[in-house]
Amino acid sequence: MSAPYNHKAIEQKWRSNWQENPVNVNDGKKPKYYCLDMFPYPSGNGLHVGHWRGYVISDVWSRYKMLKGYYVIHPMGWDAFGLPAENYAIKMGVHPAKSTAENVANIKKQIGDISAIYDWDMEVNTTDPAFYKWTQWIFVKMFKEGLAYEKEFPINWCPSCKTGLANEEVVNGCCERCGAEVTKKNLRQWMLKITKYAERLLADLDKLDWPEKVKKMQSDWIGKSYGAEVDFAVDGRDEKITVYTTRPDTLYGATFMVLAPEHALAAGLATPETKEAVDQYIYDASMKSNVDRLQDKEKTGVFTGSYAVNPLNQAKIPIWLSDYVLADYGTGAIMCVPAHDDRDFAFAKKFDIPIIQVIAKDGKEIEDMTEAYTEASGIMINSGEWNGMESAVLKKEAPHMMEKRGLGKATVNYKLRDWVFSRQRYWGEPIPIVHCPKCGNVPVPEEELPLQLPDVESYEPTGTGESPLAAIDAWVNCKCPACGADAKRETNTMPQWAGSSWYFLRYVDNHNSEELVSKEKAHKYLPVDMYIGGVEHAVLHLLYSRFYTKFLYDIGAVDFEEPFHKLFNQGMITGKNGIKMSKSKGNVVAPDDLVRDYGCDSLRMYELFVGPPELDAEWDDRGIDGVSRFLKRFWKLALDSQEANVAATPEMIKLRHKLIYDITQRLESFSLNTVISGFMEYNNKFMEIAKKAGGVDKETMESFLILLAPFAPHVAEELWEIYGHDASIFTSAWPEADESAMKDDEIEVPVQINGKTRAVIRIAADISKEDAIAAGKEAVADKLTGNIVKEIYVPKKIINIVQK
RNA sequence: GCCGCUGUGGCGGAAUUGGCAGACGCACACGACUCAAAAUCGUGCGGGAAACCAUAUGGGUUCGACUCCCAUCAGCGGCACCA
Repeated sequence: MSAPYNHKAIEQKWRSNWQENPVNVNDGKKPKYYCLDMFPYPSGNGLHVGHWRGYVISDVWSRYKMLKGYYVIHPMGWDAFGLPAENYAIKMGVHPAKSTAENVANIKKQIGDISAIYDWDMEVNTTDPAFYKWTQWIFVKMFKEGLAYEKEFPINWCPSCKTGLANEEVVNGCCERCGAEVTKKNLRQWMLKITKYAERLLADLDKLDWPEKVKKMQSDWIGKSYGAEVDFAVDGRDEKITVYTTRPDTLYGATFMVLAPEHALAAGLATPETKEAVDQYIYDASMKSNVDRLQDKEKTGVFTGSYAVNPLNQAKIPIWLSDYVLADYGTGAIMCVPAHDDRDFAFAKKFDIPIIQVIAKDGKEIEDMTEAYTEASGIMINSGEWNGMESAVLKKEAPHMMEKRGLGKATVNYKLRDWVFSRQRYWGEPIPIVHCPKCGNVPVPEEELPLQLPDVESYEPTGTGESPLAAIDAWVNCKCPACGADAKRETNTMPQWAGSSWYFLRYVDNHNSEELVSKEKAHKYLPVDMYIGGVEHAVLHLLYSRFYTKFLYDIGAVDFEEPFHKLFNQGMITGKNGIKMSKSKGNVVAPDDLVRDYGCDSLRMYELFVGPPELDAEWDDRGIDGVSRFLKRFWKLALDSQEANVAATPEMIKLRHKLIYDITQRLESFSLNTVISGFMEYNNKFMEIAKKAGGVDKETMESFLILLAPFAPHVAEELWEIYGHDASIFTSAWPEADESAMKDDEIEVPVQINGKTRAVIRIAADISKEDAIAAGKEAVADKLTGNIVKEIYVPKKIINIVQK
């Protein structure tokens, strides 16, 4: 008689057992494998089944690597500074330090239900002064290297979160966090010069084993383009205006020029007649929000009254101002070729500016142009000495030709902008800078770090552009570290991304008070081999982390340039009809009840069984019955087999090796959903065998247990013990399939006539082509007309007879 | 508008990468056990009476197409005046 599967008892038993005797230990001999989860921010809502999925995937992978002989670094921590934590605290009316600590405790307990092999000795928390000391230290280093600088300009401002935002945090003109429409606000800001790393961030994408989608998003975001800067003289003045263009081949077709309203020369180009209109336009543009500017596709503009001179043919072209030209890209000024650019075309049509075609389309000049011809392909026309050249060739050569003649130069531009790094909020790392009237900006000396975030009563954002810290005189007023004069502290804090940009380096040396991470440990345990998390951070956290790592490499703090070798993005778990789980929609499925009713092992397996791990999946509670039934049947098979104690038959041995082969293959290709269905399928086959033989041999069952262990660790461990082992199943080695033992002597092969299956025959696996076809023909003899055109035998796959 | 991904039974999905489409599950139906129900076990389960027809739609390549090519449609995601 076998005892029924009782998930509660065995899960409780092994959870405490593993706590006392950790299964993942560093013996100093095993190679390391670093498998990392994107660490969560401690939300008050707790975990739902969607969070589980990512953690289960990473734990299965970690346990698999463990069984493959690695010491697996699998840590967990808390991204606890920043807007989500602070907004939650404000809503609940408690201090963020308090609510954050509570939420961490709660989520940590929930994560415990997963029974993952997290090494809690490595835990980090971005709000811990011992941690953010190093977040601040990095900032000071960047400041000293000239990568952190102050600038006043109209930044993205979220009126609801009452803080400035980075470009990456603005999605469709709205705040990435709260969805409020982002406006502009002129503010003094700390910036990080991420643009200095644009080229390396782009080039090194090639080295990464990341989803193509994410690499593409990053390279699009960095947005490299090749072109030329061309100097245009202003007619009748000494000034010149430099424009940036990616289409220098069309230079003869330029019929006007447009400057961004914010361009330094914009106002000065006005004549007495146009001054009023020009000033008005510049003012209006400055008042427009990003959203207005984006939504209004209808072109607006004003003529300055001045003309620019085309350096090639000395043609005078009018200079306009328009807000479709961005001030902070290229030179903030463009030459406009309406014949070959959609935007210029729309502008020219609206303001009745001439259009000159300079590339023949299909070998012709178009009579009445109704749209721009934007392809760089065709023969040059109306272009002086360039006539007759191929546009694509000229596009590449023109910048160098201009350079030789001193009219311009070849340039490269990036869409990537510097990173707006200060936040006018309380809950973040204070920026460790002192403003001294004599010395200017002076960093807090490294030995005085961390600069602690002061405890305050009122931490709500002010909305004035000042941080709440600005109200604490005792904190703000200080002495200059350089000269000792009265000075004031910087009161802005860092964005949430500051801590998360480097936290993964800290896990392996989280108690080090002398260094961010020791050189020795960094070399030994870093970087991350596998990083698992959602795709939503493609151009945020994942870009910032790469930037930080490259910087730390440059100053010699680490000896690698890329933080994450392999990246896996798991799909989102949604509610019915693909609707994102959220409290407000009321469609959140919490794991707690499912763990109670079905057990951790069942939920772990179901999280994987719902679908391919990289795709989104709609959650349906009912499906969990399937994996639960599987575990019960497997449990019974294992116990029955132990009791029956049968000797291995050739059939069992063959099936065992096929099982090992299939599961390993699917696991290696990260097809985790089919690993689960594979378990079920093989379990069904073994149950059939057991019906006749009374059970399955010990070696086969033990192999099955090891394969199952990463997925259903408690069941596997308990049965392993019942099978008489003292040591944990996780000290075993992953079984190897012997392919020669998998071979079938006889195989089933379909016989087709004209590609349609008419019969299935059993033949010897090593049969000759002639014999196979003969056997096939015999099986479908009644359907053959005798008019055979072709006979095909693909060994072990198919026989196809083609007849007329 | 541009770029990318996806489209297979009532549902989630599988198909060794061009070789028997629908594995494995869910749901459902019937049967066994039970006084009964649950649980469990067994059988069936794309459509069609059949020939056959079926992998979003239309074409193509091939002995053979869910898989490759061309066009179209639908859904999701990214970017969006970056000159």
